[in-house]
Amino acid sequence: MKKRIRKDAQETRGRLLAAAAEVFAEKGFWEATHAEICEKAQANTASVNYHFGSKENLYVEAWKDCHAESMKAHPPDGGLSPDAPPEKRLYGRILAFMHRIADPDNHEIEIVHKEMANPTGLLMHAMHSTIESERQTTLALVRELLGENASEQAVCLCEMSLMSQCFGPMLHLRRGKMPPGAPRPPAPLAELSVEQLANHIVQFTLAGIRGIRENLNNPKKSSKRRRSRRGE
Amino acid sequence: MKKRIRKDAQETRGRLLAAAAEVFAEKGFWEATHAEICEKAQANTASVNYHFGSKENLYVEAWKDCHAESMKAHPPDGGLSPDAPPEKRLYGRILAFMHRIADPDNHEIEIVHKEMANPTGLLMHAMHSTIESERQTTLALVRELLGENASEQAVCLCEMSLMSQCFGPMLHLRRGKMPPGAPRPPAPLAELSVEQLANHIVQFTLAGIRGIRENLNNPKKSSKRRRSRRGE
Amino acid sequence: MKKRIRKDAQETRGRLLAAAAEVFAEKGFWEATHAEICEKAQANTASVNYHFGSKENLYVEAWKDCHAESMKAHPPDGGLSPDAPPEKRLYGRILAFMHRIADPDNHEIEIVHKEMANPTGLLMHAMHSTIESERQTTLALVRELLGENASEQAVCLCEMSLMSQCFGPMLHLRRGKMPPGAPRPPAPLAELSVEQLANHIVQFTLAGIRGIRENLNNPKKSSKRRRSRRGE
Amino acid sequence: MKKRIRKDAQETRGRLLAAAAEVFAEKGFWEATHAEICEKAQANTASVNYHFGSKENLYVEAWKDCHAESMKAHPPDGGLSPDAPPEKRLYGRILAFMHRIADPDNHEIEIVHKEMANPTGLLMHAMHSTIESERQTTLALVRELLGENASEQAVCLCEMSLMSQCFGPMLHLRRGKMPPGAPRPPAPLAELSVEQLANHIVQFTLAGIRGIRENLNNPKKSSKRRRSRRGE
DNA sequence: AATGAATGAGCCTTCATTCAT
DNA sequence: GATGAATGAAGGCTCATTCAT
Repeated sequence: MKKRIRKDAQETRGRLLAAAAEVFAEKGFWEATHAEICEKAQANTASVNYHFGSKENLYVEAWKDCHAESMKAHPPDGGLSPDAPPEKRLYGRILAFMHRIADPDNHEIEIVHKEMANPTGLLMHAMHSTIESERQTTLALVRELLGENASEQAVCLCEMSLMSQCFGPMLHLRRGKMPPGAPRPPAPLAELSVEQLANHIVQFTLAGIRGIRENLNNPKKSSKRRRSRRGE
Repeated sequence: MKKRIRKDAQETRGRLLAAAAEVFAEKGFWEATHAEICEKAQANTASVNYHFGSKENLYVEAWKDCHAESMKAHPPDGGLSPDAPPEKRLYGRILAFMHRIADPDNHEIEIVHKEMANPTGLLMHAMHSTIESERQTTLALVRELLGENASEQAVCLCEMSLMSQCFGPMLHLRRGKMPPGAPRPPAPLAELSVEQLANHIVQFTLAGIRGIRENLNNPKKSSKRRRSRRGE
Repeated sequence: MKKRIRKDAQETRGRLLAAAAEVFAEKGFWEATHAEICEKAQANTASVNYHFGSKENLYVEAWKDCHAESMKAHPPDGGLSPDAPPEKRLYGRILAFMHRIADPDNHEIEIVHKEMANPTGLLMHAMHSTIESERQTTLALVRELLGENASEQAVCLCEMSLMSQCFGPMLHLRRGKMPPGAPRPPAPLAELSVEQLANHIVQFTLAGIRGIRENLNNPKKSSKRRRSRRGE
Repeated sequence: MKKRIRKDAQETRGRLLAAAAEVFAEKGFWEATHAEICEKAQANTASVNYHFGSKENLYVEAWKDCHAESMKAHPPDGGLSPDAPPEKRLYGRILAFMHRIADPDNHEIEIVHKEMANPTGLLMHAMHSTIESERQTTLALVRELLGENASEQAVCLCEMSLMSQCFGPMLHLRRGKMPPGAPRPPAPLAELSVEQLANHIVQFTLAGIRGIRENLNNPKKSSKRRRSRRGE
C-alpha cells in the first residue's frame, strides 16, 4: 500500500528509537509491542528486528539514546563550577536532575522507573556504567556537607534521603504525561514549578544534613535536644 | 473424580488470593498469568475466572487482602497514643510503615510499587479509600511539627519529602526478594535494620522540617544563613 | 464457529500424534508446521502446545508412537524361534524390517530417514534406546554366520552391508507414498514384493558373508592385493 | 562507496556458489537461508536473487558445480581401462565413488543425501541427466559379473545392493563434518580408511554376486545348498 | 550493475477466557 | 459447583523477496 521512499537508514532508525522511547515509557518493556512502536514510527512490524535485532536490544538503545540526550540538555552539574559553595552545587545538581525528570519529551526517567519496579535486567549494565559515576559525585558532595566525622554509612543514608525526594514528586512534575489510571498529585502541589520543588528539596535536605551533622558532633539524647531547641 | 467437599470453595479462594499476591508482587499485573497463579494455588486454570470473574478483579481483591493483613500486623499509629509527643508519633508511624515495607511475607508494597510505575488504574479506587485517611493523619502530624505559620503547600511538600524517603530504601529492605536483575543496595546500607533506617529517616526529616520552619519564621536569604551557621 | 463436542483428551492427543507422524514424515521436522498438523487433526493451532508443550516434544512423541506400533505389528524376530538356523532367523529379521519399511501407514522410517539426513538431534536419545538393542541382536547373528575367526570389525562391516541394503530400496517399497519430486525406482524393480526384496537381500548377504568368511580362513584365494595386504 | 570493478561479478557468483554448496550441504534446502549463504560469501543479501534469480535456482547451480568438480577430481572409472578385468573395474568405480563421498571439501553427496530424504524435486532433472549414464555403466559391469543367464531384474537388484552399501557408511566417512546431533559410527569402524571400506564393499559384493550367479545356474533349494557349502 | 533498506507473510508460542461436563 | 479441554487473538521473530538508488 503505502510505498515509502528510500530514506537514509539512520533516519528510520532514529524514528524507531524515538517511538520506542515513547512506548516503553508509557507501557514498560513487556506491555510495549513491536506493532505499536512501528506504527508510531511509520515503519514495518519487522523493522525492529531489522534495525535492532530484538526488542531487548531496542529497549537498551532507546534508553541510552534518551539518557544521552537528557544529559546533554541538562548537564548534571547544573552548569556550576566545582569551586562554587557546596550548597549551590547541590542545588545545581538537583535542579538539573529535576529538569531531566520534568521534561515532558524525555522518557528516560519513566523507563528507569518502570525498570526499577519491574526489572528486566536489560538496562542494568547500561545504567550502572552511566549512573554510578554521577552517584559518586553526589556522594562526595554529601560527604563534604556532612563533614569529616561522618561515617560512610551516614553519607549513604543522606544521599538516599536526598535522591528519594527527587523521585517522589515524579508524579507531580509529569502531570499531563501520566497514564489515565495514575494517581493525581494533591491540589496544593499541582502548580509548583520545577524550581520551587528543587528549592524545597534542597532546603529540606540541607537542614536534614545539618541535623545529622550536629548529632554526630554532639551525640546527646537527640530527641530531647531537638525539642528544647524548638521550644525556646 | 476426586470430589471435593463444599467447604473447600472458600479455602481455594483463599489460596488463590495468597498465590495471586505473591505472583502479582513478583511480576506485576501484566506479566503475571493465570497459569502461574493457579499452579501456585494448586487450583485449576479456570479458577481465577470462576472465583473472581477476571484477572483484574483478582488483582484488586488480592491487594485489598494484603493491605488489610498488613495494616493489622503493623497498625499505622505504631501503637502510640495520640497524646504522645509528635516526634514520637512520627517515629511510630514511620517505623510501622517501614515494617510493612520490610515484611518479606507482605506483598502489598511491591504491588503498589509496580502499580505506580506501571499503572493499571485498577487499584486507584481501593488504594485511595484506604490510604487517603492515613495520609491525612500524617499531614496533620507534619502540620503540627511545622507550626501554625506553615502554608498548606509547605505541609504537603514536607509530607512528600518524608514519604519519599520511606519508599527509597525499599530495595534495601527487601533484599533476597528482588528479581535477579534488580540493582543491589550499596554496601554500607546492606546490613541496616528496619529500626536504623526508620531512625535515620525520622532524624533527617525532623531536622528538615525544623529547617523549613525556621525559614518560614525568619525568611532571610536562606543560603547565607545556612553558611554562617555551619561556620560557627 | 465449529464448536467441538468435548472429547476425551486422549482422543485429541491421539489425533494429533497421528497427524504429526504423517506431516513429519512427509515434510521433515523443519518444514512441518503446527498449522498443517492441527488442520489434519481437526484441532486448534494452539493444540500442539497445549497437549505436547512444543513442536519438539510432539516430534519425539510422534516418532515413539509410530515406532512402538510398528514394532508390535512386525516383531523384529519375524516370529522365528531363537533355535531356528541362523539363515532362517536372518531372513525373518530382514523380512520384518522390510515390512516395517514398506507399510504405507507406518511413518517411522521416513521420519528416521529425514532425521538422519538432516539431524535435529531430538530423536537421538529415543532412537538409541530402542534401536541399539536390536542392532546388538543383528550383530550377534552376523557373528554367528561369520564364524569364530571373524574380527569385531568384520562383523560390523557385514552388518553395515546388510542394513544398508535394507535402506536402499526404501524408495521402491514406498511407491505411492513418495513426494512428487522423488526419484522413481527403475522399471524392473517397480513390481517386486517385499518378500522378493527381502529374499534377494538375504541371499546376497549370505553369499557375501560366506565370501568374507572363506577369505578369513583361507586368505590366499581372493584378489592378489587383498592377500598381500593381510600379510599373514 | 566502495566501488567494485566489473570483473568481480563473476567472482562474486563463484563465491556464492561455493558458499551455497557449503550451507545447503550442512542445512539442506529448507533450513538454508539467503542470509547465511550471503554472509559466508561476503555478499549482499540481495545477491542470491540478483545473480541466480531465486534460492531454487542457486540450489541447482550449486549442486551442478559441486558435482562437476567432484567428477573431475575423482573420475568415475577410477582411472582404469575398460579392458581391465571386471573385478578391478568394479573396485576402481567403487573406490572413486567412495572418495567422492569421503572428500570433506565435496558437498555434492550431502546435498544429494538431504535431497533424497527430503525431496524438493529441484535436483531431479539435473541429477538424472548426469547420474543415469554412470548408472548404466555400473549396470553393464554388474551384468558382466552376473553372467548371461541373469535377468534384468537380478542385475538391478545387485546394483542396488552394491550402491546401497556405498551410501551406508557415509556417516563413518564424513566424521567431523556431521552436525552435532548426528549418530556416531560404531567404534570398530571409526578408523577405517576409504580404501578399506571400498575393499570390504567390493569383496562382499563380488561374493554376493557370485552367490546369486550360482543360484541362477543351479536353482536348488538355496538355503540347503548354502548350509552344506558352509559345512564342507 | 549492484546493494542496503524495507516489507509482508508466516511461524511458534503464550494466554485469558469459554464451554461441556 | 468446579474443572479439564479447547480456542482465538496476539506477540516476537525469521526470511525470501522487492525497490529505490
